Amino acid sequence: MMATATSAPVEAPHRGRPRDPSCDVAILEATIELLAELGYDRMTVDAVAARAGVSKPTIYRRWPEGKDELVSAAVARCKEEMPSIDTGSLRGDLVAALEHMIAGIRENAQLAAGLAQRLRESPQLARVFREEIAPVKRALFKDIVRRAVERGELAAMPSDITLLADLGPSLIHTRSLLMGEPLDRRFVNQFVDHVLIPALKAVEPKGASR
Amino acid sequence: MMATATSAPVEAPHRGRPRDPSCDVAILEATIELLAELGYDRMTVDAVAARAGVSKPTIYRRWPEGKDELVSAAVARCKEEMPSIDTGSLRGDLVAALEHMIAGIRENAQLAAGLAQRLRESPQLARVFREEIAPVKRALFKDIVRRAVERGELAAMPSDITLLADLGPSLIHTRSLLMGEPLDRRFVNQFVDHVLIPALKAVEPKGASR
DNA sequence: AGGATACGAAACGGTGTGGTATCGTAATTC
DNA sequence: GAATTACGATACCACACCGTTTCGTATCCT
Repeated sequence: MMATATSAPVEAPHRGRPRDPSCDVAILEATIELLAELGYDRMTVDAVAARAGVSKPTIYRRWPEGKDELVSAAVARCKEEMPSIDTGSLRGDLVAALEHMIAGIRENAQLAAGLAQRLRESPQLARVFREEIAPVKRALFKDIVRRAVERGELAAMPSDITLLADLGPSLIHTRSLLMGEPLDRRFVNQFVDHVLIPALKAVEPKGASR
Repeated sequence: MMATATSAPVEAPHRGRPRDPSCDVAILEATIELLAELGYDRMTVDAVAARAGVSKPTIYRRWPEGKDELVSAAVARCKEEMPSIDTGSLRGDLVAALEHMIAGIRENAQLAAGLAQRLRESPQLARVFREEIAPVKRALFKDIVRRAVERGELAAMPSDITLLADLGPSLIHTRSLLMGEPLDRRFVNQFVDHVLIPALKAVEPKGASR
């Protein structure tokens, strides 16, 4: 059991010509690209083969289960590494983190769009998304806030830090996906100054409440 | 020109047997249902016909342009009416509005998921979403804030009210769509108390900034 | 060297889908 | 009553896709 899509395809025997590892990465990268461009349903295995410069049997030799496993493997390969952000101030860190996310949103947003309905149907894919992709951004945000607390910029860590961490990615996804609204510097500034920082500073308000 | 998908199908001549209007609504409702269940690509015209209790030519007689126009017409029919919310307090209104949205999210989230990638490819569909669906929620939020200002609960309308209005729907969509996280009362309370209200009260901070 | 395996190219079968056409029947106008 | 149009049922065509097979060649282990 538990033979779900790891990044390693079906293992090859130890005799005869070994598999070309460059084929693996070419296939998975082509899969991600086409997934983002066309979505799950409109992505065809033939197109993946063509773009990867690989023949179709080469793909099915590695993922005999077919399209589903191929897509899961490709998505699992997408864990983006967490960038190290440290500008010295809370506001600077938040702005930098958001701009970093916006810079990389083009592909990721389209990817999410192409996979959105599949997430409801494939628990395996949902697990990959939930356990591999989402925690990275949350960890980055937590780190920024933690350092701000250590510097004394904030009184304490909010108890619902996860909710706050989701705000940015959530807004960015929605704006770039559903409605085609701009993700410019003005948006980042407004969001940081009028939403994130007020929410963060609202923890244990020392002044009068209400 | 400008003959884009209105809710009225192709007009019938005035002689002979008139079209059955009940067929129109049956077709559009079946389209919405299947769209939410399967997404754009996996939804077939045959399935729509079957669920609507209608034959396929009956569909193509109304939307000769095919699937695209049919989907656009079905989505355009989905303007939800704005509920009238007035609990007397800002916090009560916000909680009520969010819970109303969460209650209706099941179908809408799946619908959005099924259409997400199509929104990038069909400007017509994107327009419907941007001009018919989104403004409703924003107007509701603006109304709530406006009344809070009139009651004196808030100092002034925030300048970036649209950004704030998008926060809730955005979070709800993301949580129910990408990651399967709970949308319970605890979530609503945390969001309202620790994000929305602090952001709203941060307008024109009279105390010390920074 | 020899056996075993991977590779590319190409073709194939089966299935599902979009969209059209045919035919007989029902409903409405002139 | 006659012409006209909508409706259901069914069949149909063309196409695209998935997954498999075949074949000749290239590459590696023993």
